[in-house]
This record gives sequence, C-alpha cells and structure tokens, in this order.
Amino acid sequence: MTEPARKRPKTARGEATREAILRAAETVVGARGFNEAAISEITREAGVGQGTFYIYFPSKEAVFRELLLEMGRLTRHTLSEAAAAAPDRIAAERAGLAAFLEFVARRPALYRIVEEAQFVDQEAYRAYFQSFADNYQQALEQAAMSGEIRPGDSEVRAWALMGMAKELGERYALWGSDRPLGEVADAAFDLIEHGLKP
Amino acid sequence: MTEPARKRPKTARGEATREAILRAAETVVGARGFNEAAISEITREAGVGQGTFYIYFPSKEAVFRELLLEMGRLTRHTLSEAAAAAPDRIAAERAGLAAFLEFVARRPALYRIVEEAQFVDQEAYRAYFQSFADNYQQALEQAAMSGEIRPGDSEVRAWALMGMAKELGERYALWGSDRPLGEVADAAFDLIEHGLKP
Amino acid sequence: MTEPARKRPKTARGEATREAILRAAETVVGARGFNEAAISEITREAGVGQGTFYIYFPSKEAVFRELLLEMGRLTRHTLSEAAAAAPDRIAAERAGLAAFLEFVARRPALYRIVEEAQFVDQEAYRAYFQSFADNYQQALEQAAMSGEIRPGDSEVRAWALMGMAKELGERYALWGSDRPLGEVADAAFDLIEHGLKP
Amino acid sequence: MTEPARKRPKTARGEATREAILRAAETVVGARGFNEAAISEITREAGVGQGTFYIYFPSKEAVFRELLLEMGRLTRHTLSEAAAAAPDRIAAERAGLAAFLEFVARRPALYRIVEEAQFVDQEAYRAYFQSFADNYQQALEQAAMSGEIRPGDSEVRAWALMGMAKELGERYALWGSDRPLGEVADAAFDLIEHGLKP
DNA sequence: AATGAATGAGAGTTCATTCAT
DNA sequence: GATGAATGAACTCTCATTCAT
Repeated sequence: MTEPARKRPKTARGEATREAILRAAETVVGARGFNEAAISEITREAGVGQGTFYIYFPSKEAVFRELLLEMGRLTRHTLSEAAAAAPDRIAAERAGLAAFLEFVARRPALYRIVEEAQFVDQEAYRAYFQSFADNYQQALEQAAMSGEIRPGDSEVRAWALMGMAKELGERYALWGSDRPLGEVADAAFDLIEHGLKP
Repeated sequence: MTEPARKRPKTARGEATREAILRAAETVVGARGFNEAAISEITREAGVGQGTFYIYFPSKEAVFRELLLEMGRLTRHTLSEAAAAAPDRIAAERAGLAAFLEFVARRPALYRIVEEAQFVDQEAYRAYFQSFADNYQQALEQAAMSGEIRPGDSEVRAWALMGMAKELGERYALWGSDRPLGEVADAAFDLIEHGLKP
Repeated sequence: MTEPARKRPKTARGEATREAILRAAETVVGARGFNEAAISEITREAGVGQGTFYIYFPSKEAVFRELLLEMGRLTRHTLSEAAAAAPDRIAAERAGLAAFLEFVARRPALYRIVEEAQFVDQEAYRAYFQSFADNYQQALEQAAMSGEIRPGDSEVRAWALMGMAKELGERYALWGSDRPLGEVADAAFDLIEHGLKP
Repeated sequence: MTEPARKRPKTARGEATREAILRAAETVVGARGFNEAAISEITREAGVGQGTFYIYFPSKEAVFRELLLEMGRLTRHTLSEAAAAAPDRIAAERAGLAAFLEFVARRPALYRIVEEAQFVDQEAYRAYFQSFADNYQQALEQAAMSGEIRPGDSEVRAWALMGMAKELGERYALWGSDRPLGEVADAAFDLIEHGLKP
C-alpha cells in the first residue's frame, strides 16, 4: 500500500536536493492545497528540474505522505516536551494545548497538510490520528488511576480533547486572530479543567 | 465571488432534474471527494446528459456550494430542534451533541463535503463555521449571564465545543465504530459538564 | 484483460469521428510504428481535438487492438474468397497465397501493425495467429483425408505455410521489389507443391 | 547512420564491464522489448552506474544494434556448422532447420530482439535478413545446378524457407510447446522435401 | 429542456542522455 | 574508469466546460 520512498540519496548533494524538494512541497502544498499544487511549481520553488522530483519521490502522494510523517514527528516531539515539564496531567493538558497552538502558528503549511490528508490519503490520515489518540488515551487512563483527574471514558475524552485542540488551532492559529494564543489556551483550559457547570 | 445558481427551474420536470443532480452530487462527491468526482460521473449517476448539468449549475464549485448550504440548513434545523426541547443550556449541550452525532451518521456524505469545503472554497467554509460559532457564542453568553453555566470566554468555548463535536462525529459516526453514539455523547458530555479536575 | 471499446457512438457524427480516428491511426501507426505514433499526431491527422480520441478509445493500445481486429476480418475475408473459387486444396493454396500478397501490398500499414502487435500486445498477437493456424490446420487435415494432398503433420504444415506467406509478403509486398507479386506467388507455389527433391 | 561503438575498452576491467552491459541488455530488452527496456534497468541488472552505459555505447539503439550483430554471428555459425556436416543440400536443409530451432530455444531473448529490430532499426533489420537471403540463395542455386534439388526460383525459395524457419522458431521454440523440436523439424522438412502434392 | 460530441489546457510521469566529481 | 545526480522534452491521459442539434 505504502510505496517506499523512491530513493535514499547517496551523496550530500542528493540529500540537499531531497530536502529542498521537501521544503518546497511544504510551502506550495501548504499554500495551494494538494490538488492545486503542481509538481512543476514545487520543483520551480525548489530550484530543480521537474524530473528531479521523481528521483526522490515516486509520486506526488509520496511527498505528501512524507510531510505527514514529518508533522507527526514534530508534533509528538513538541507535545512530549511540553508534557515532560508538567508536574501532573492537568498541567500537562494546559502546557500541551498551548504548545500545540504555538506549533500550528509556526508551521501553518504543515498543519494544513495534515488536515488535507483526510482527502488525499485517508488511510494515512486515520492512522496518524489513531496513533495520537492511543497515546493520549493511555496517558488519561493512568492519570485517572492515580487520581490526577476524574475517572471517565478515556477514549472518548482523548478524541474530544484532540478535537478541541485542532479546532482552536485552526481558528486561532491558522485563520489568524488578534487574540493571543496564550489567552485562547487559558480560556480553553478553564473549560477542560472545570467544565460548564456552575 | 459567489456566482448565483444558473437557473431556477420553472417547470416541475426541471425541478426534478435539478434535484436529481444535487442528490447525485452528494453521493459522488461524498464518496470520491471533490477533485475525484467528475461531472460526467455525477450526470451518469443522475441519469441525465452531461450538458444538462450546466443548465442548473454554472460550475462544479457551484453544486458544491449548494450542498454546503443544504448542510447548513439541515444542521441548524437539527440543532435548534434538539435545543428547543432542552430545559437549560447544559441540557441543550447534551441534546445537541447527541443530535449532531446522529445526523452525521445519517448523512455522512454531506458531512464529508463540509469538511472538504476547507480545501475547495475556503471562504465559504469559514463563513459556514463562523456563523455557527456566532450563534453558539451568543447562546453561551446568555446562559452564563443567567447563571446556567459558569462564566467564561464564550467565543473560545464555542469553538472548543464545536471542535469536540466535529471530531467525535468524524471518529465515531464517520469512521464507524462499535460504540453506540449515545454512549459517546454521554461520555463527552460528562467531560463538558464537569471537566477533568477531580 | 481486454478492455471494451470506450464508447459506441450514438450519432452519425460520432460514428464518423470514430472512423476518422481509426483511419488516422492506421496511417500514423502504420508509418511510424506504435511507439513513435503520438496520439497528438493521430488526432491531428484525423482533424479532431486530442481529447476526442479518448471519447472513442480508452487508450492507445485500444485503437491498436481494434486495428488488429479489422485486419483479421479483412484477411479472413480475402482468403476465404480466394479459397472459395478454388477447385481443390492445392489450387486454394496458390490462390490464397497470391491473394494474400496482393492484400499486403494494398494495405501495408495494416499489415505492419499485425507484425508489431507481437511487441505491443503479445496476447492478442498470439490469439490472432493461433486462430488462423487452427482454421488452416483443419483445412489441411480434410484435404489430406480426401486425398487432395499428401498426408502429413497438419499443424506444423499450417505454421510453416503461414510463415512462408508472411515472409514473402514482407519481402516482396512490403519492402517493395521489381518482381511482380504473381511471379513470386508462382515460384513459392512451385515449392509448396513439389518440394525441393528432384 | 550507423554510429560507431563509442569505445573499445583497453583494459580487462573495461572489457568485463562492457560485456556485463551487453548481457544485461540481452536479458532486459529480450524480456521487456526495446521501448520498455530502460537504460536504468539495464545498468541495474549489469550492476554498474547509469552513466557507465554511455562509456561503452553511444545510445540505446547502439546496444541494440550490437546485439543484432551478435545474433547474426551466432546464427551464421550455427547454420554453417550444421550445413558442414551434411552430405548434400537436402540434408543441409534438414540439419539447418533443426539447428535453428534449437538455437532459438536456447537464446530466446536474442531471437526476439532480431524480430523487434524491424521496428527499431529497419535498415539494420533488412540488411540482416538480406545478407542471409543472399547466401541462402547462392547455396540453393549451386544445389540446383548440381542437380541436388529441383531447379526453381532460388531467390523466392530462399525467402520462403527462411519464413518457414522463422515462423516455426517463433511458434514452437519461443512460445513454447509440448512438441519436441526435432519432431517439428522433421514434419516441416517432409513438406520442404516433397511438397503437398500426393 | 435536454444531450452527446467536442475540445484544449494542463496534469503527472518517464527516460535517454549529459556532466561534475 | 565509474557514477549518481540532474534535466527537460515529450508523452499519455483527464476533465470542466461549450455548443449545435
């Protein structure tokens, strides 16, 4: 199903070219969307010939998939760093949310790509979020057992909290807004922490 | 930007044709996605000639936009019905979430179209959700003022709750799952009501 | 394996277009060969737009296959007419060979296509000749039983005689030569009739 | 028209590389056909870098031509050996046919290449067979003069007999068959010797 | 109102060949 | 001698849209 990357470059020059294409793809696909992003535009942006693209990626979908993987690594890294510094789960939620919003603001193209994956490579998209959800669920479960949070359905909670974060990222980090992201994170965290009930 | 629908049919026959195309578009676009959905496939599915499409819609994007409008009407109707029966805002949240999940499960193609709108007609997509958020925010504000819910940032809350609902709809109603939607709604509602804090 | 022709035209205009493309393909593919024959050249020759090609044929291979079928029909027709007029098998051999050479000279492009089929659609090519061989073999068998020819291995004979005819067609009708085809047919027939032995 | 081979290697290492490329080309071109055979595949099969190809051959057609020459040498050698052992022309026919079929069975790729030459380098292809025919014709002429065979049109006979051999080679040695090649040669020889007439 | 035919712009992709190292 | 990288021309094929009937 998942074809392998066409080529692992063997020289430093090749490595650089591959990286240039990847960055150009992030830019162009992030800006135009997958379907409007032409290979010719990506290679122009990367400053290489059209054929060069196919030395490093077997298809347009393949770069896309690679960018998705990158985004996965970066997000995981961002979140685990944020969580590591937090004393307990509740604090981790807050830190994670804030870090996530910052991250989306910093790499909007990459984030847009993740969302579009839904329509480009459903399988990869679902695997991507399922894996996040699995980890998240586990963390919530442990926190519930240790009494850091109220017990509850960890699976549904994981998805619900992910949905919140995604929507806020889209709305406030991607669309742009005059509200500082920290403020948004705080407001959302208040909801997560205490709920709506008076 | 938004061209008007090419033609409001005058005869019953025309009305039926237009409707057939709309339903075929929902099916095909919902299944294949906007870009993979060929007009020729839509018209074949609708049982009309290819040229007929352009009698009723000026472009491919136009049907798409029309489907988005439809979805908006239906969702609004669904939610306001659910909310109307609820005694207070907290109950309305619960009922609304459950109704929304049911709705997504019933019209998955339509829901997928809404999500894809992000990549097809960004402007329409943002307007769509902004309008929901505005209404939602207002409802939350009133509820806070009347003491039905804890006071807080209604705008962020609106987007956060919408994100939750969307993600749960996608995960449990669209992807499919063996968990009953009512159970999912209950679990999420528990989080919304009380938050994570013990 | 064998995809169906994309479209049976429904109007006379369509029928004419399809035929024009077929004739243009015969010309261009016959002259340049399958690989060098660009679709764009075929459609230019046919006087239609490039896209029109794909209304009537699903691929380049598909026209090719259609031309092969045509050639089969024509050859069969040519040979059976020639054989019908012959009093016995030996005479039929002579008449068939002469008719075949004439036919190749008249439709060189079509004949070249048959030969190239070997490298374009092996399966179709083999089926094409196997079917000829089967008929031929049967005719030889009956002739042997009725004493019109010496008994012998009809299968091998069929292929051997087909090979002769093909080679002579290629050499004298396709390459061109100053020797009249009738003379060639006579000379070959002498060999077929009496063999080499003094 | 016929460019010279780019380079006659000077060292044993070079010689080995050239030979490796030639053998890889035989394999790949024989299996895939000229057009489907990519240089990159040939060099991969040969275990050398892509650029190395052009040290030894100036173009893709050039290797092809070289393989054709090889095939010519081998066939000539095979046939002359078979003929040398035969007491007279008739016996030489038999031995030559049998040897040819064996040869095709042993080097199917090479044989396929000869046939495809028709569509890759017509000039070389025709020269190839014309030269065979010339020799063949001469042999038949001498045999006719010495009374070993019935007098007749040697040129046409040469082509006719070549056609037989080629077709039988293709059908029984290339396609594969459960009939022993010796048996096929015998049956064909019977036809060549005595003809069809009772 | 309806339609089948037609189109051309543009997409992704391949590959023989060149070249700097 | 050897090679991996690079390239651009060229190809097949798709499809939204227009139009004559």
